[in-house]
Amino acid sequence: MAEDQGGDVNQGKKTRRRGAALERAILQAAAEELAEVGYSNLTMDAVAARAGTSKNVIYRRWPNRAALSVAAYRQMLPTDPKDTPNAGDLRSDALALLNRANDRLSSPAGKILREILSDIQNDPDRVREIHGQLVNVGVAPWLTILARATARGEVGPEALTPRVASVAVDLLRNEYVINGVTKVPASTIIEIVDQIFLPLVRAHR
Amino acid sequence: MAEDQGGDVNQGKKTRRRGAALERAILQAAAEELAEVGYSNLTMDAVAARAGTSKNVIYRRWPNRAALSVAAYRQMLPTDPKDTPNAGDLRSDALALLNRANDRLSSPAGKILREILSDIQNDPDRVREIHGQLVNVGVAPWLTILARATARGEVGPEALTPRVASVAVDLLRNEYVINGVTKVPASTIIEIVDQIFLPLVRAHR
DNA sequence: GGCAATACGATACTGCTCGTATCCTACTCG
DNA sequence: CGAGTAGGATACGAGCAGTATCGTATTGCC
Repeated sequence: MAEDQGGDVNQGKKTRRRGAALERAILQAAAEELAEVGYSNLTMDAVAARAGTSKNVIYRRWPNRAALSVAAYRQMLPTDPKDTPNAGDLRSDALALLNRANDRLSSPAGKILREILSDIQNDPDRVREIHGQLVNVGVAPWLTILARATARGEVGPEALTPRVASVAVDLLRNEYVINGVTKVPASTIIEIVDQIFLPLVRAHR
Repeated sequence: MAEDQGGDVNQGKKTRRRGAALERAILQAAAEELAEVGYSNLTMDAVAARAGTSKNVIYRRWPNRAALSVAAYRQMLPTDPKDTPNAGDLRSDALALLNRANDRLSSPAGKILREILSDIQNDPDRVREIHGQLVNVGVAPWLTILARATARGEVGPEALTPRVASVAVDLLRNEYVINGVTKVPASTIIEIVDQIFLPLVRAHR
C-alpha cells in the first residue's frame, strides 16, 4: 500500500511529491487549517508547513490566499445528497429544509464560507466560483417541495420560480449578515416560514 | 531651495487641538479616507497624517481600525430624512423605496458599509453598533407605506409586521452579498416587488 | 542508461500595516 | 505661575502576503 493519500505527514519523505498528488496534499492541508483556525487566521506559511512544502509551490497553483481557500473549501464539502424532506405537507417540509440550512450556515463550515465570501467581494472571479457551486445548489430541494405541494393542490404552479423558492434561504442568510456570528434561533426560522414563505406561496394561487 | 525646514509657509497650527475638536478632526479625516480609498485600504497612518496628528492620539480614543471606521462612517451619513414616497398605490411606493435602497447600497457609502460589516463579524460590539444605527432605520418607511395601503384597503393589517415590512430590503441586501459589488439591476428590483413583496402583503388579507 | 529540463523545497527578503513605546512639549487648570 | 495632562513626532516589534534565489530530486526523452 503506497501512501498515495496526502493525508498524514510523511515523516520520512522518501519521495518528493509532484503534480496532482502534491496538489491534493496542499488542499488537504489548507482545509485542515481552515477547520482549525478559520479563514481570517489562515496563513500561507502555515499551509505550506503543514503540507510539507513551500509557499512557492502553492503560489504556482493559486494566485493568492483567497483562491486557495476557496479551492480548499470546496474539497471539504460533504457532497452527500441528503434527500429532500417529504412529510406530506408543505409547512413541515419547509421547516425541515430551513432548519437544515440553518445548521449548515451556523456550522464551522458555514462560518468559514461567510468569512471567505465577505473577503472576496472585490474579486468577481472568486465570487462567481463560489456562487455557482454553493449558493445555487440550495434552490433545487425547495423547488421539489413546492412541486409536490402543487401536485397536492396546496399552492398554484405560479409559485414555482427560483426567486420564490429561494426566498426563505435568502432571508436566513440575511439574518447572518446582519446579526453576526451567532446561530439564528428557532423562533426566527418559524417566523420566516409562517410569516413569509407560506403566505407567499399560497398567494400564488 | 525649500524653506519648509522646521516651519513651512506658516499655515502651521497656531494651536494644539484637544478634546472634542481634535476628535472631530480625526473622524473627519477618517471619513475622507474612507471615501477616497475605502475601508480595506484605510490605514491608521494615513488617517493620522491627514488629521495632522499621530496614531497614538487615535488609539487613545478607539481600540482599533474597525472601531474608528464605524465611528467615522456614522459621521458621513446623510441624515436628511427623505420623506416617504406617497404615490397613492402600494406598488409605486414600494418600487420607489426599493430603488432608493438600491441606490444607497450601490453608492460608495454602501460599498464601504458592506466592507466594514464583513470585516467585523467576529466583533459583536461593533456589529451591534452598526445594526441599530443603520439597518433598522430602513424599516420605518416601509411600515408607513404599508399603513397607508391598509388604510386604502389594499392590504390587511396583518401585513404590518417588521418582518414583512423589511422583506424587500432584506432580499435586496442578500443580492449584494451573493453577487458581489455590482449594482443590482432594475429587473431584479421589479422581480422582488412583483413576485415577492406584493403577493406577500396581499396574502395577508 | 544517461542527460537535460523541470518542478520541488528551503530560505531569505521586500513591503506593508497594525498596534505599542518613548520622549518631548504645548496647553490647561488649579 | 507651576505641575500635571494630553498632543505630537518618531521609532519599533511583530505578523504576513507575495516574490526571488538557488540547490536538488525526479522525470521524461533520447
